[in-house]
Amino acid sequence: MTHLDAARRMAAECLCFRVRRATRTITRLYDEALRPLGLGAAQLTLMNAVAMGGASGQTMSRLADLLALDLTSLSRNLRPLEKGGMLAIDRHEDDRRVRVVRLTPAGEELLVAALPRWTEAHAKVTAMIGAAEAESLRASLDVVTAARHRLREEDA
Amino acid sequence: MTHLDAARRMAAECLCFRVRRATRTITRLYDEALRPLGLGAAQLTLMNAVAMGGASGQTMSRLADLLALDLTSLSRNLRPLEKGGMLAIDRHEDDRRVRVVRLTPAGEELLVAALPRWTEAHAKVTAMIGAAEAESLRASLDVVTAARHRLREEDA
DNA sequence: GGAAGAAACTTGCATATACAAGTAAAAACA
DNA sequence: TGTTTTTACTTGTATATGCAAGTTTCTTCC
Repeated sequence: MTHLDAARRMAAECLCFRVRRATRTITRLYDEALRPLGLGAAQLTLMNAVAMGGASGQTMSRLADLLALDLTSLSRNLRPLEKGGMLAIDRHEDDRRVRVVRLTPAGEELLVAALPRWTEAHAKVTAMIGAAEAESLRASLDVVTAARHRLREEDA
Repeated sequence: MTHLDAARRMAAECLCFRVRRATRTITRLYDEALRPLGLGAAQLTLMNAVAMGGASGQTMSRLADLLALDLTSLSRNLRPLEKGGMLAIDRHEDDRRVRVVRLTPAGEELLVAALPRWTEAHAKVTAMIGAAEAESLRASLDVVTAARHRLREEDA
């Protein structure tokens, strides 16, 4: 087994490599579309996850789970949006360990303003790989997330 | 159109969100398997791309293209591996703008040592989502990369 | 009710990623 | 041949990501 054999095998099969590469490609398209808003794809995703909590907001743990994001990463990713006035982070009334994240009115406006840009990026990716492939990709990615949750519950 | 409508739509359909989330999930599994080697998934991927250049090495531009990675990101990602003695970066003899990246003997050894760990992580992901889904995911991700290259060539 | 343990985050540190702007070397061209 | 342009990469700055370790607050169990 030479290092070249190892390299060929990994290059041919590695899912981690492929998903990371595709993420860079796709993220760039979204970033580009969102640039006029001064918002990155990761930030829009985060705001969106916050928005899904509605008026009662989301706890950080819940956001981390929704995004499959480490709590420490989440903690820092919130900062730029908080400083930009898009998010408000308060302590929970009943349990002061918990932080509750909500969109501010400015955040709600930005999310609405982002929708056409998001639609544009989504259409670009769909056109790039074809609608059927986009659907197949979406389904496969959701299987990864579902499997992650299943394993989580088995551990617990 | 309220912000909640926008949020629901993006949460239900966004490919960027999904591919980023899946990348985090999958990368964590690979990182975990590779930890005993002191190597991250991104680093293994990078070493592997370098290895594919064989004895003549790879230029940075070529690596950036293979990995769909910005040249500036690549430039910095090489540093830890270079400092760790796994890579050597030299100027090209005929064109002194170009840098040629090669594995050192230590790098070749590490790559061989990484293969069982990589296999383990690959098996874990495959078991998690099923072999058929893994293959479907791999195929979809490759379509993204192929489409990116197609668009590149159309521009040129 | 006080101590031990658990839960929910934050901070320190390191790598990963990319845009804008800078540098150096080769190629094109006047 | 000398200037201009292009190419290949680096640096400055900012966000993204996660592990280890720390802090605060709640819960549990004597």
